[in-house]
Amino acid sequence: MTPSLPDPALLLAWYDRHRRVLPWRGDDASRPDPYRVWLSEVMLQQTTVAAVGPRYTRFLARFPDVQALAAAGWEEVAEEWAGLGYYARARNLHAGAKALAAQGFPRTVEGLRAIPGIGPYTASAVAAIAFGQPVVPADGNVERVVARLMREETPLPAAKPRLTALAQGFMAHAAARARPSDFAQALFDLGATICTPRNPACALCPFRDGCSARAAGVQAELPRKTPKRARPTRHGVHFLLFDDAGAILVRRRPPKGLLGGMLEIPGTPWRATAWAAAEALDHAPLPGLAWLPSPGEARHGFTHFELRMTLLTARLPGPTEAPGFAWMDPQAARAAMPSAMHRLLALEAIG
DNA sequence: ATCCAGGTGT
DNA sequence: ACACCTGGAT
Repeated sequence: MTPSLPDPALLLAWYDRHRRVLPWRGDDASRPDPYRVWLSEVMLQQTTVAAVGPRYTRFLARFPDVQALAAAGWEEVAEEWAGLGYYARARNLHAGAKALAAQGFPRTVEGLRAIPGIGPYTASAVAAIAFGQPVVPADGNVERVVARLMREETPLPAAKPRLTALAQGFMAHAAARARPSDFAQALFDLGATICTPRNPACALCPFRDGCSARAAGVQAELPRKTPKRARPTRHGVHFLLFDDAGAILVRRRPPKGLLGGMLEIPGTPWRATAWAAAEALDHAPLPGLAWLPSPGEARHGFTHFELRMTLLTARLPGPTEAPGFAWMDPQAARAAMPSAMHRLLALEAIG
């Protein structure tokens, strides 16, 4: 006997009492601004609510609407996104703003789906939250809630299409269709505060009596996931070069791929084997300098490999041309760099 | 120190 | 199927 979804009215009643106050949520019944919903959803794809809060506010202050973001240069957007990770999203956000500024905000899932960086989830989230369309956006939280309610034992990601379709089943109920925006956000709040990955607070859950996983006592084990492969290690040597005025030499990475479009400290390629000193020096930004090693190693975990970096530092006696590179104030450079480079620069403070 | 979550593009 | 980053939990 397959379980059925519980009554969405139970969740909406809970939401009306317990909804979280968040910077991107209006405090009245007015329809949220689509730009703000879109921006918050893209940031929340990769970052916790707590971390997004101040960054969202800062981003919105600098780029208050689609037109402002579309008119900005990539360097400004990169600086504002630095440290948030998954930089393809910043590139897509910028490209998306240009498309939206030209054509306006589509109101449907299909129209939104055509905007760069808007996939199935974000299209549904914006359509439901900003435009009140009767769709249920299925992010990781919603997948977890539905996997438990319906006791879906198939591991993710194989179960994802089924869980997405099951979640949409809530819209068969009139209570959910009456409030798609609130319903979507109610599912997010439930997943974030009650139906958590570990130790779900079932006693407080508005769906506690309709949850198939809880009835079977397996709620903490769902959703199951296929195990991931081990991450290999890669090695790099980086070159921190100061000029006589205290500026440092930086380079912008190629526009696509790992840390695409972001500033970095110049270095060797990142490869599986460690670098011998002489071999690494072939990749120094300028030849013939006296490079001083910092003690220790900076580690940074990417999705599919762990990076171990060492740092060499040198100082130039005067201004020097370095084609393909730029000189920057160290503080400004740091602010515009991804976290991997912060780890690297921390070695110099010690050395 | 180690583990883990999390949407989109290709 | 795999590339893509970071911060929070343990």
